[in-house]
Amino acid sequence: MSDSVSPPTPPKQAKVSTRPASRGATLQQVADAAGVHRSTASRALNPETADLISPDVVARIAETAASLGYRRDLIAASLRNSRTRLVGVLVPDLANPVFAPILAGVEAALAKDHYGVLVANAANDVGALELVESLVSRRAEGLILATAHRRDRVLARCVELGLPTVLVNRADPDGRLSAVTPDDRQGMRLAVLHLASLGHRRIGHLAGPQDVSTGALRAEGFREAMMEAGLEPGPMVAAGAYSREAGEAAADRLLADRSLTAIAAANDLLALGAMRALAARRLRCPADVSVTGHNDMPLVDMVEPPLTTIRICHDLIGREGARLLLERIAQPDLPPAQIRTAPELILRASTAPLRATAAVGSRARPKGQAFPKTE
Amino acid sequence: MSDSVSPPTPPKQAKVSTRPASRGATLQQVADAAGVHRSTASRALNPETADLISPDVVARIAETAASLGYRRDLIAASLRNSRTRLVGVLVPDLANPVFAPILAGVEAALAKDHYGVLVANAANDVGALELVESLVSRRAEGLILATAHRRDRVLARCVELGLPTVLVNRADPDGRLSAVTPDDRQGMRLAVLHLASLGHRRIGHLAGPQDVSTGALRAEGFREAMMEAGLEPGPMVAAGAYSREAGEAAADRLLADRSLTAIAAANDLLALGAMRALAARRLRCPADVSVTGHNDMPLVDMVEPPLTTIRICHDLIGREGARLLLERIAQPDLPPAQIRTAPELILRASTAPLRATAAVGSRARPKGQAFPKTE
DNA sequence: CTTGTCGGTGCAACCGATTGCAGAATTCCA
DNA sequence: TGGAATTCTGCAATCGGTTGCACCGACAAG
Repeated sequence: MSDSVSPPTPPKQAKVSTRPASRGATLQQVADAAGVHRSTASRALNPETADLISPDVVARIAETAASLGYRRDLIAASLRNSRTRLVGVLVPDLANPVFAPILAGVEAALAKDHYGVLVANAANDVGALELVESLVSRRAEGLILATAHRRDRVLARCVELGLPTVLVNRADPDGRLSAVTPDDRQGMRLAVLHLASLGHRRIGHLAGPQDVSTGALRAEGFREAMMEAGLEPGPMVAAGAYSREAGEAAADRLLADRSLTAIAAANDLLALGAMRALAARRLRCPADVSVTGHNDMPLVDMVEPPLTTIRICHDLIGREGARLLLERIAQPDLPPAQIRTAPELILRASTAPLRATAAVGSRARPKGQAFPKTE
Repeated sequence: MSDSVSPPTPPKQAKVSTRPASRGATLQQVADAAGVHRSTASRALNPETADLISPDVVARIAETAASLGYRRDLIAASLRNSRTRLVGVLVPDLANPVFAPILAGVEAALAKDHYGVLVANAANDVGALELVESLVSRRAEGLILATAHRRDRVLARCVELGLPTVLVNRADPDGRLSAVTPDDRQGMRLAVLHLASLGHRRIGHLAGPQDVSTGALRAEGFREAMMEAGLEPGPMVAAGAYSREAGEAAADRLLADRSLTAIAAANDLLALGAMRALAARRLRCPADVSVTGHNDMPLVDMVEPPLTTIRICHDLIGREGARLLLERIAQPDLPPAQIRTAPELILRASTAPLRATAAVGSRARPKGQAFPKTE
């Protein structure tokens, strides 16, 4: 009868067993067993300070520690010197496949320096604020935010706290915080120039939510690239969210302009939604309308037709973000840095040359309305 | 080059700024400001003990705390009472889209109880062991493992440590630990019976790695379901990994048996690989060979043909795993529990009725070898 | 033989909150 | 009015390492 507890099982919830499970020996115990003071043991066991202690003593202590199964208690250590080696990662939607590789990159980069990663799913804005507070409570040394809405109380709070913070995938409109983002303008430029080079002239933009930086920047990139290509910027419709459903709805509005022969979507899911909208209108992709996506999500090479898209190396973004953050933690006074990762055009089968005979020609012009204004 | 990187950049690594950034007030400061002892402040600020203190004092302290921006230091609190409210989640491959929803489920369930989630990516077995140690160092109260190979030193270590641990997505062969898994046998049964109901009789199994429980159980499920359907179990080939490439290679071997009219894959990626292998052999899916997957990964409804598969609610698995873990943390002596989540057949277009005239009939029988033995 | 240096250890004060116990203040009951 | 029962609050130990400083012995230089 090691413990008498149990039978009553009080309020079903709390009441953790009293003994702390099999926690190994404490430093004091190791020190006692080795016949030294615990401060000596502490120094001996820390590689950075081990050279202060004579080698034989270090060896003896190390041995004792091993035989006792000693494990440094990071909680206690963190309390004393404020280094928790913990960073928080805030993500708006963990289930979104974009964030998995980012998280993986972050984790990989941080693990090298023995940092721990505390993830939190920030469904909404206020939730995110609370999460930030809780991370601060845990003394996270820094934050990686994948959640930045354009004007964001979370960002404000982070700068207010002076907490080293790095944005990934989305930029800080005010430039107060470091960020690692795909080069959104350039990505959209690649897509538009590709479509233009295929002969398309009436290109529509299926934009993302305009209150997040990717949505806004890609829209800008679209306009600029159209100018660069000497084309009149086509209609633009912003989807309410980065989802297939929102994409389908927005694409449907876009397609009210029957002159379009290509759609550059701000995101793969939107592009897939657009394909649905096309199918619903009995339009073929790419025969009637070419479609480009953005992100190169897993599996978009397996859809029909395989999606031409802009690849963004999310893994790299996460990794770079982590690197930036570690720099900022080490030197908090470093000015914010912006890193853009280069996008890459991935050619697949959802885009095709404009067929002079087909597309516009073969399809009845909408009655009357020549250039339906959208956006 | 918006950042100058700062000339000196000492040893690139350490040298943390001395001041602890803008950490809020300490409990002592709040107490002083409110004119009470810090123990009183502590009790007043803790909902559980606030009723020990007279209401007016509680109010005064709460007010003072708010105005000083006090935030409880969980590190210090954890040191004193051993509750860190932290659990570790070990994942073999964060970038794998299966784990994102699991993680999301875990996070959601734990966040409700104000638990933090420490994620770690355990690329290999030894790495995983180290990660476990580091999580213990951080005093994680429990572990969720998505990584269990069949015989696993990590599992052994967890039971040895007496650390509350729950497996998700994979079971413990020895049943020492709680686990939440999809009902793999049943899932494969659904797939096989579906194929059988379409008239298929020669069905091959594109199995997963046999050293993980999903791979083994689904293979068993396949055999059993074939028996149940009154069919002679077809050839089985195990892929070396759950990847499209491995799936393609294994499927290619499977297809050496030209009599097959259907393939039940242990995983969606394997199924997609199989589709490639079919395409390479100029076989049509589903006209010539039906294919089923497993998992219902995102986007497999958009591939061509849309994949008929078995849906597994990974979100739920994560959620249940977290629930189980919290129970085990609260009552460490609870016996291990096994939960199976029900799979669901998702009908799409990669399976079709066996055409009496087509398939087998239309294709030349392989020279001589009637039933090539594989696996 | 004295003083200075230096390598190696021990001492003790932290870090910031929690909590058993005791004491003070107040109330209650006789 | 005395004594007991309540309340409320303060005291101080504690969690487990870390680290500035002091101390001690030994050895070198003067």
